[in-house]
Amino acid sequence: SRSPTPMKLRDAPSACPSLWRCLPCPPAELRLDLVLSSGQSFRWWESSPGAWTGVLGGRVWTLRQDGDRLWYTVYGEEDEHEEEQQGGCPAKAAKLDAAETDRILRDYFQLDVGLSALYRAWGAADPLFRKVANDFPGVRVLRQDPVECLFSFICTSNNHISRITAMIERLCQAFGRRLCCLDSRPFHAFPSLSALTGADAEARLRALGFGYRAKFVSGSARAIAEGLGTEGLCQLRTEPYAEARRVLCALPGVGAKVADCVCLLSLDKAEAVPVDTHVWHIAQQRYGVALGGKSLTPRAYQEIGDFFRGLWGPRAGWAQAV
DNA sequence: AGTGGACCTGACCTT
DNA sequence: CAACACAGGTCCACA
Repeated sequence: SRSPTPMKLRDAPSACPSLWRCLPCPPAELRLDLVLSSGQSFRWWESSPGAWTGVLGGRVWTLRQDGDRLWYTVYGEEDEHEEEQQGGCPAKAAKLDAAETDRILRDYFQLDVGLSALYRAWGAADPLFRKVANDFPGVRVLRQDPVECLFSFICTSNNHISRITAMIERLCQAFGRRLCCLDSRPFHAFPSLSALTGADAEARLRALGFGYRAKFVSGSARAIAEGLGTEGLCQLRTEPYAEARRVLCALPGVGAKVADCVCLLSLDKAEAVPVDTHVWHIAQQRYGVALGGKSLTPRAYQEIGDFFRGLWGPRAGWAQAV
């Protein structure tokens, strides 16, 4: 096949407006910079000031916010399925149509959930929230792919953001389908479950610097592949929070905190409150949650979650993200 | 049941 | 400058 002209990163609609589309979206409803850099997803990168490039739904996107509009552009595949002529119009097959990309983005950012009303309710119930909310408007929970979310958060245990990001980048590069090159930088999809079930997966992950998490990632991939499957994992979206949590916690490397992250960020469990060491300290110092232990015991974990659910209500996880 | 250690790694901050 | 503690936890082995 012919060698395609190298694609370039796009940073703003002005240069080539026909490649961009936009959705109505005021800053009070979404602050792209806060949401994409807050550690919910590790796959977005500020490619130029105000422009965020990343992989979503098997495509590479650049997003930019300008006033009340959310602008986006989607990059084509490296090989736009040149051989694939069966099944009708090639142009249609090669390119997602506008309605579809709009839908993907609206779904990912859950734009049908009105954030300003939620902020008002949380603020009314909690003066401390009001204070923080002032400086951090437009922070909402992403609706991520369950497989990506699960394996990403397995990598977060006892780890820090900079290393997590680098690990996941290497994971995608080594196990994920290559999508395209932008400014000669390759972009890869997040690996499918089956890509992680190989016999040598653990060793390869070790070589990529995953440490003891290599066993967790490959072990969880195996367990899901032999159990509920990718479909079953996704179907946890329709199960109750407690059930989803129970299933996730049975996987190696998945404890209460990681399970809650996956529940909140990919399985539609808005009441899930992931309690990390930071949240634990906040709960004690700022909210005076009285808990005996010097460490975050399972009981303390449960009580802190219950406390915030009591304070903020059924979307406590969303409030926590702020 | 509930608690203390070990666990991979490496950018970053104190000694 | 090198050692070090530390970082968005989890698992396992013992009271």
